[in-house]
Amino acid sequence: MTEEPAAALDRAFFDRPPVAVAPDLLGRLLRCTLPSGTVELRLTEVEAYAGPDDPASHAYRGRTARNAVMFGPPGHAYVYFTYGMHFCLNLVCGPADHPGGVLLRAGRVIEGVDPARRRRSTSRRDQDLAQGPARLALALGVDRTQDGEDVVAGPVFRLLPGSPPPPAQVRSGPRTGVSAAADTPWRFWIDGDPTVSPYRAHTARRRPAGR
DNA sequence: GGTAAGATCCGCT
DNA sequence: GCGGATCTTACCT
Repeated sequence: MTEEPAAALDRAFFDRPPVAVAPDLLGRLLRCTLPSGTVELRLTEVEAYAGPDDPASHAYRGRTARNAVMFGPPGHAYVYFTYGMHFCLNLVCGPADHPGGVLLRAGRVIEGVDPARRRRSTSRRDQDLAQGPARLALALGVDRTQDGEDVVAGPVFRLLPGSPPPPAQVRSGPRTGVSAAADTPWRFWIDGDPTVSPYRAHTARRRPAGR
C-alpha cells in the first residue's frame, strides 16, 4: 500500500502569460521538501510580472545573472534577494521569448507548521507564517539555493491542484510595493482570507542621513 | 569605482 | 503609523 503522490499540475499550466497563470494559482498547493523539513501551503495571494513590456518586472531591463532563470523554461522557481535580508519566490511562466513570472505573496500553511514556525520565530499566529512574500519564502525554507528548481516535478517543489476558490472570491488590485505601473491590477488574492497580506502602496525611501 | 533604490519585515511610538 | 535594518543590483561617471 504505497501512497500515491497526488498528481502535480501539468507543465503546460505555466506555458501561459503571467497574468493568466496568477489568478489560476490561487487555492493551489505548493509543497517544499528540504532537509530542514517539509512545508505545504495553500496559495492565497499572488502578483503577475510580465517581461520587457512591464517596467515593474525584473526582466524589464533584459537578462542578467540575477534574473537569468526568468528567461529560461517555464515551471521553474525564480528566487531573488532583496532589501538586504529577504528572499522572494516566483514561478516562471509564459513562453521563453516572453519572460515573466508570478510572485507568491502569501499562503496558508496546511502541513509542516512546526518547521515553518521554527524558521519564523517571530510569528505568533499560524496565519502569519506565510503572510507576505518574504515570510512565505522563509516559512518554506527557500533561499537562492532553490533558484532555478523545477516546480512541476522537481525534488524540492511540487505544485498540486488543490482547491481553487469560486471565481466570485477572487479579487484583483494594484501590485504592492511597486512604483512603476502602479495602476496595473495584477495582484490577485482570495477575498476574506486571513493569510492575505495587507496592501501597502509603494513608499519612497527616505533620504540617507546627513540631510 | 561610487551611489541610489529596491516585488520587505519588524519593533517602537 | 513610521523609520531602521541590511546588502545586492544596476546605472552613472
